[in-house]
Amino acid sequence: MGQTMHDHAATHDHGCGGAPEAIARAERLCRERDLQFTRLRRDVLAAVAGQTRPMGAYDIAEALSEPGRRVAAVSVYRALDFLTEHGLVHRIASRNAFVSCGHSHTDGAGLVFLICRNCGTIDETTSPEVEDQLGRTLAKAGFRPTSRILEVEGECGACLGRSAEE
Amino acid sequence: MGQTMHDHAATHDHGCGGAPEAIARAERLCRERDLQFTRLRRDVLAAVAGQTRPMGAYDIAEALSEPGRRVAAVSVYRALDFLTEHGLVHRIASRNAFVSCGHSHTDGAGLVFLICRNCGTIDETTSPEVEDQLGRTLAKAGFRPTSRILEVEGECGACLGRSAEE
DNA sequence: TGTTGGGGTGATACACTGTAACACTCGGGC
DNA sequence: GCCCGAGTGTTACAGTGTATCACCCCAACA
Repeated sequence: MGQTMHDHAATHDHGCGGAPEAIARAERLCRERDLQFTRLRRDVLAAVAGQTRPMGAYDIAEALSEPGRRVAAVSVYRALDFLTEHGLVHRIASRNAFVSCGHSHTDGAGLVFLICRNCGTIDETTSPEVEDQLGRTLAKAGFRPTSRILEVEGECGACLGRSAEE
Repeated sequence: MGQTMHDHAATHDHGCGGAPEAIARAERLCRERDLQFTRLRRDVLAAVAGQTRPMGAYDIAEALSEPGRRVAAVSVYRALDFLTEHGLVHRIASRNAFVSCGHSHTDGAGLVFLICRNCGTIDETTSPEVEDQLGRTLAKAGFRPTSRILEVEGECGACLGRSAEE
């Protein structure tokens, strides 16, 4: 995708292993739940999973379009709706963009997104401790949560190391 | 403004005390830091602080416009940039909307937004414990944070109580 | 007094993000 | 064959945010 500068993506890899693994996982999940893993959904997932940086819906549409096939943004949104609904991709609210999910995904709880403001990559971790404390805080406030987003912006370890060695 | 259905806002009030307090705080802060608290900025802050629900930039523009004065969204965005930069209002990323800050604001750390999916009000709390655990998690990941957003959607205490008594 | 320069604002235009509505296809069941 | 539902294509549009330029005001300063 006409992109330089993320050769280190292979070293990073946040546990997802890239597009093939993500697709295999999705196929399995759709079989289990009797869902349709159509070509469009597969292609959208592949496009997102092939990047460590978040992709906008229109980026995806453009990436999938080629002479002979024009993928409209609407279709991409529908596919993304499906994929997010089943936890295969996540929406990054602070960027209006999407990343493929790295975890074998127990239940979507306690997710933390680490967004590097330098290289743009997004890492995904979970923290039961944070989740635990947050649950306590919410209970104290008398608030019953249904979903939560936790996104941190800053500098990732790779970029910190790179700037330190200069 | 021109809004029904939030009569309970007075009972809620999340510690901010409404628009007058928010404006007094802003005036003080701007004096201290030698910043200009212009009419537009004051009006935008007043509009946002007068609501417990988040307002979109275009809502604000419309609320401030009247025969004889037309406030363009662009101007609102500029005022909002100023206000968020100095911690007087916060952006709710999951809603593309803005709320006035309720805290006398030490440093913007550890903020948690509680968004009620029923009544739409937004409460704001801080949790040092969550903050602490999150800091630990980030350190473990080798990530240096510069900003973070933590937004929880669910049902607020008031709505839970109201639905329970039926 | 004039003028110069910067911050704030107004206005228009535009890019990006997301949704509504409707038509079409395709496959399965009757 | 017909119907029906899910998925997709297409167009149009609403909502969100930014770029750009012109203007005003006011303070600084010659």
